[in-house]
Amino acid sequence: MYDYPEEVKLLKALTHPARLAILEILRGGEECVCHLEAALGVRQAYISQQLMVLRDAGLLQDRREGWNVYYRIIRPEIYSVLDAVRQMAGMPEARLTLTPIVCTCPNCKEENTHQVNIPVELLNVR
Amino acid sequence: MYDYPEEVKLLKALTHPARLAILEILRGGEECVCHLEAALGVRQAYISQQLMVLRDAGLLQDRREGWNVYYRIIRPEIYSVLDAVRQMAGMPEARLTLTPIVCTCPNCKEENTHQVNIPVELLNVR
DNA sequence: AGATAATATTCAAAAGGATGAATATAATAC
DNA sequence: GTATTATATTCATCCTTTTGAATATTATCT
Repeated sequence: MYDYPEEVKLLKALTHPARLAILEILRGGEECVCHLEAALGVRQAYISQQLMVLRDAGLLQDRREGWNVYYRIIRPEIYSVLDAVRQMAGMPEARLTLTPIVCTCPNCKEENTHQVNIPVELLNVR
Repeated sequence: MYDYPEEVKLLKALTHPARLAILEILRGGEECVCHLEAALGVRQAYISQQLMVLRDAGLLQDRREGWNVYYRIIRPEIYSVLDAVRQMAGMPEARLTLTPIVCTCPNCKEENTHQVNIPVELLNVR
């Protein structure tokens, strides 16, 4: 019996809630780890662990810039898989929070330069 | 963090070599368990175990006819997932043995009525 | 250099999935 | 009824994955 090594390896990397969530966030382009941390609300080390799995599966690549490390998708075809899965799972609407996430990375700081009146805690909620 | 319960459930059902092989065989339409057994060359009980997983995931339905139980796909959308996965995994060619599989079910017996000169053992080989 | 910020890795315990072996069920034939 | 054929289920063991906790690394700032 042929044992589909590549397919299984790929599916294994996908079969995990936090990893699915990370991939969904990265649809919008590269993000730093602290951004993922803010968006998912889980420990940083945990996110790094899941990023490692996705990196080892050849789906992500990282890029260091000063203190921050930015991750991005290098196999965009992954989204045809995820779209097909989402289609089957029902609920085809985007379920990502569209709430602007703010973390400490330079990108976020810059984006929010003109919103200093909004308390940071409120930006992460809901 | 949203935990993608449906997506993970579906992906879990797929992430297994024997189950992928079964789904590939069932692309061609419903088959009895003994057919899958002949095609995959593994124990019957093992196949039943994997069929149970696919059934519990809502992908398959069975139909009894005398001694034999025939399984068929009831969520054909699964193949858009599998096609996308196969695409990413490379090797887009069909890798199924196109060798005619012969088992003891009525379907197979009928198909081979006029081939009595060919020893059955040879039909399963290669 | 030391302090701090962001991220990564290692390790161990717990949970979950895979598999073989044995046995159970269901339908048919005699 | 018993025997036989096809398929299903249960159980125990092994193996892998998940997760938390602690620690390490890398870069920047002073």
